[in-house]
Amino acid sequence: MTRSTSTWALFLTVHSVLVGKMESVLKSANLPPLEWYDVLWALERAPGHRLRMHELAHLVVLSRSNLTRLVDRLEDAKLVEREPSVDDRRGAYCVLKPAGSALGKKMWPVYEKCIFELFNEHLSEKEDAALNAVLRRILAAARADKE
Amino acid sequence: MTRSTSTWALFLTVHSVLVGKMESVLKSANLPPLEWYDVLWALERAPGHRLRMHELAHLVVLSRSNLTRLVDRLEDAKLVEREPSVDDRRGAYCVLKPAGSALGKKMWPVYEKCIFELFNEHLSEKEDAALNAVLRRILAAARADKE
DNA sequence: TGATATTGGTTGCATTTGCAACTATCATAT
DNA sequence: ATATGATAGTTGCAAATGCAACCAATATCA
Repeated sequence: MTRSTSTWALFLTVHSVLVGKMESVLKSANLPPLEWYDVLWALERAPGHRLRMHELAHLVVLSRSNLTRLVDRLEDAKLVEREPSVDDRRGAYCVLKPAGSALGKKMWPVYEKCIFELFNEHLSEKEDAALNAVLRRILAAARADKE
Repeated sequence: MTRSTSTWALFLTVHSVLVGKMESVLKSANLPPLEWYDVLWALERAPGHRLRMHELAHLVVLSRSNLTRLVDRLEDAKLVEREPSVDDRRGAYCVLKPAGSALGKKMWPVYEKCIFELFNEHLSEKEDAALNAVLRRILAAARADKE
């Protein structure tokens, strides 16, 4: 709890504070929350702008049931569409609609500005690279560990 | 959105995955969630094992109203107690009870093990120090910015 | 083939959250 | 003193979450 874990505590605090600020910036720009962007962006990158629900859940790190509701909301907002899968009739695809793509593009500059001002601006190139490497390693280990 | 922000994305993912894992370890050890620990630990360190509600809220990075409910639950669980402030009659102290202190001590080894296995173990001394410095800088900047 | 276990996804319910509104006290300044 | 504004904390209500239960559909394997 002395030095050995204080970095973790700091990590948690930085996360809360930064995410909190970003959410409030998005909100005051009349834009939806961060996780909407995550989904839109994941779909934007995906081949055919479509992903199976469980792939999407994994990418945005959300529980299945949570993703179900989130996609419900996105579908209500006409940003995405569910499409039953033909090869596996249990499954469904979540596919990005043009309006969803447009919203993503509208959110991005605002979000990017936040990321820059709150995060990147305070890192040198070297530090960014080092941090990236460390986080990658941590994530890989966590996911290797009986996911 | 290429390399320049991918570290931030990684940061978010690492946070979700690690916190998710830690919560599930705590749960399967029949222990309460992380934020309970945060509060108990903040009070443990505080002079007289007591803090004003708003100080506590700031330390654990929670909105006021959220902290109110969280303290409600902790009080129900007999872990803390509210005590009206004499010098400022609007305010209240949250004070740690022995049972709360005991629970904190019981949670700590479990939590510490998680932190070590998921986080610290994958960092060299140097990297930990560097990360610590970077996070500190980011947090300071975020808090300076019209808190 | 038929029994059993897995996987994909949704749903019900209880808990938690976020926000705005509200009460009460304190601070400041005429 | 009195109005004005800020601060401390709580509460009501709508929305989001976590979890376990649930319904398929698919895999596995005797």
